Amino acid sequence: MKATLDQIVAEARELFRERGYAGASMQDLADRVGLKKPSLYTRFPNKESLVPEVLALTLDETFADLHEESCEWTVEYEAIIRRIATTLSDRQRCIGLHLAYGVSEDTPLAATAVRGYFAALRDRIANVLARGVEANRAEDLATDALVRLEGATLWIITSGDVRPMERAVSSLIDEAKRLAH
Amino acid sequence: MKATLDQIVAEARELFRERGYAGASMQDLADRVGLKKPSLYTRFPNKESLVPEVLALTLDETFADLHEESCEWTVEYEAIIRRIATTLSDRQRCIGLHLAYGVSEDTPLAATAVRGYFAALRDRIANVLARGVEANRAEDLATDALVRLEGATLWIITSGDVRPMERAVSSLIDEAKRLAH
DNA sequence: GTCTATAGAAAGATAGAC
DNA sequence: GTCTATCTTTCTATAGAC
Repeated sequence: MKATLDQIVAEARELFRERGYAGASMQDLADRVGLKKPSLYTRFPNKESLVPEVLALTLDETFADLHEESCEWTVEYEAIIRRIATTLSDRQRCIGLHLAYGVSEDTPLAATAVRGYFAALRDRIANVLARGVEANRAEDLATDALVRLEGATLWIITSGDVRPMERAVSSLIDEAKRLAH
Repeated sequence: MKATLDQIVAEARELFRERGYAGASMQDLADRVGLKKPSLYTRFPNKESLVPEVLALTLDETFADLHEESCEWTVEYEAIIRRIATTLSDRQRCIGLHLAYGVSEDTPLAATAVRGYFAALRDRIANVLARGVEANRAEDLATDALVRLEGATLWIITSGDVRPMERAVSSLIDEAKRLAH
């Protein structure tokens, strides 16, 4: 199988997304990537160290091919909101939210990574909004947009219903267009 | 100590809220209520059976002293939205959301209980809204309100910032008042 | 009803052979 | 670099004394 680091991290992400931090085991991960448990520990010192890697990979993928400053800001805003919403709907649940709820003082490096993950998402959205509104307001609007999308995953999990996510996306985009006028 | 059933369930809720389903242990719970582990198993057949009890208690508390049909629907709507938001802000995180993310096919009774919990919350909000808008729309609006409040807990967890929750509450109440006119 | 004691499985992590 | 084997702890859950 010859699993690469990125493949292991991607599998770890799946595992964390499905079972959460506490519910995911190194044995499960080893099985999924076709390695024995001790071989995992040659690449990662412990389970907690997987969390920053998982979130960094996810950030990279989320921002891939999203060109900044290349068009009107409302178009770019719509693109990033839809990118996040589509990813959440496809995967059913948010790895970041699951980890945010799952890590604690016992896992400080993981907790720091989660904070950084959401701050990065917010900042990226805020940067787009700042082209149309004042900076402080852009940050608040970005935060509110993000938590709305995240909240909508709750309904996907509990009932499989993606319409709250779709309504959140529509509402956010409409609000942005209203701000632009 | 002589722990009552309700006290045990309340402690279990704290534990689930802090550590999630997988991260909470029966040993921890036993320690918190001053019993030995086998004594817990005389009251609850297994860990999963705690979940429906925890959510039922939480529903009861959420709806306590919220009188229905006693005033204008916008006032009642504001009361229930604020009740939910205040509870979430005080407790920092949502037990229901944590459990929604934490239970799976391995714990079908718990998963069913979580679905029922959020359906009950939505229905209660929808009932209020139905006094002002058409029934289908009331259900959608109730769902959207609920997921917005739940999503705002993410920012409380990751940064301790309750302002996204406060903005969500203001926005929801403003929207309701606009609908009432 | 609550306890001591323990079973049996699984967790995170490491030693050391190859 | 990957493995077998193992350590230590912790988990859910139960048997059985009092």
